[in-house]
Amino acid sequence: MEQSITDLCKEFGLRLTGPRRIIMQVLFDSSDHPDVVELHRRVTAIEPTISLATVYRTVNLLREKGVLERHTFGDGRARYETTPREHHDHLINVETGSVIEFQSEEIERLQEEIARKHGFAIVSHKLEIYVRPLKRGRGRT
Amino acid sequence: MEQSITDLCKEFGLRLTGPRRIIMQVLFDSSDHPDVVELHRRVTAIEPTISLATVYRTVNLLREKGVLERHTFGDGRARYETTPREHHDHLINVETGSVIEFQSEEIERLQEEIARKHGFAIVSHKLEIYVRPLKRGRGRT
DNA sequence: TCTCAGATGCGTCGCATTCGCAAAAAAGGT
DNA sequence: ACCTTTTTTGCGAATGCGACGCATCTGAGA
Repeated sequence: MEQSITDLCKEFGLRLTGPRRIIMQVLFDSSDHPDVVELHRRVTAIEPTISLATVYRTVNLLREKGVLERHTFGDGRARYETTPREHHDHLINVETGSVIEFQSEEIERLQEEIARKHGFAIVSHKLEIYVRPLKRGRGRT
Repeated sequence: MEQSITDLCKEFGLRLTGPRRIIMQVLFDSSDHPDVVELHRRVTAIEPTISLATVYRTVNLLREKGVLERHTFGDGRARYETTPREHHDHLINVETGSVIEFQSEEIERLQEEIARKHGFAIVSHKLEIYVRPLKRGRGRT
């Protein structure tokens, strides 16, 4: 993991600095979809002097390089995850805010088809399904 | 149309005020997906004294009531459309920012299936396909 | 070790949106 | 129409997220 951080920086011509190492470490250790403030919390737990601005700059850099993906899940602020090797979309539990990943070849295929029918090629896409548990204690609207 | 605005206000217990009437008029007359500033432009073309805050308050109110839908299409600001009677999703042309609506029963069905498999019921969902025009050797551009 | 482009921290700025408050205006009863 | 009550409005200030400018610091190659 240390090694891959070193390699990534080398590959993209980025300096392997202290803050950057820690931020990347935190990113790669996170399996959820933290926002920048949460990342900053995790980072400053390790090294308290790292500024929020640096976290912003780092996630932007890594996103440009394709290392991270950014999502927005309705709540206005951006959340990040390391780019998965297989594309997936998200189920968002509206009661807890937790995110579940899923894949559907079929939906992907249909999207392609729709875009093509309209004379377009897909650049990217975003499918978010906001859900609530199926239990009997159904909530109000 | 005047009538339906009156009815809507009555139905939701909202006062039918001057600004509100004009803002709703503009909303119902818009077939695109304007953002709040654009709405304010259209509204103040009719009645220049209406403030931006009132437009914000009105769209929020109407969204809570289910009269409007809000979208975010990546660019940071919210855009609105009157709730369509038939649900549709969006193709966003990344080169022009223009939005095309589409429907796919099939995708809807697959989403239901996925949610159910994970033990959830769908509250809402959002599918945005970011596209660019297909280049072709000849024919229209 | 020296050098210097790249990186950082801090403070500030910008944009979209929300809030607080006093004044204005709508619905309801008389 | 007039008063009363409650909602709405306009204004300006405040928020929140994110980006930026700049002086300072630092990693890594010579």
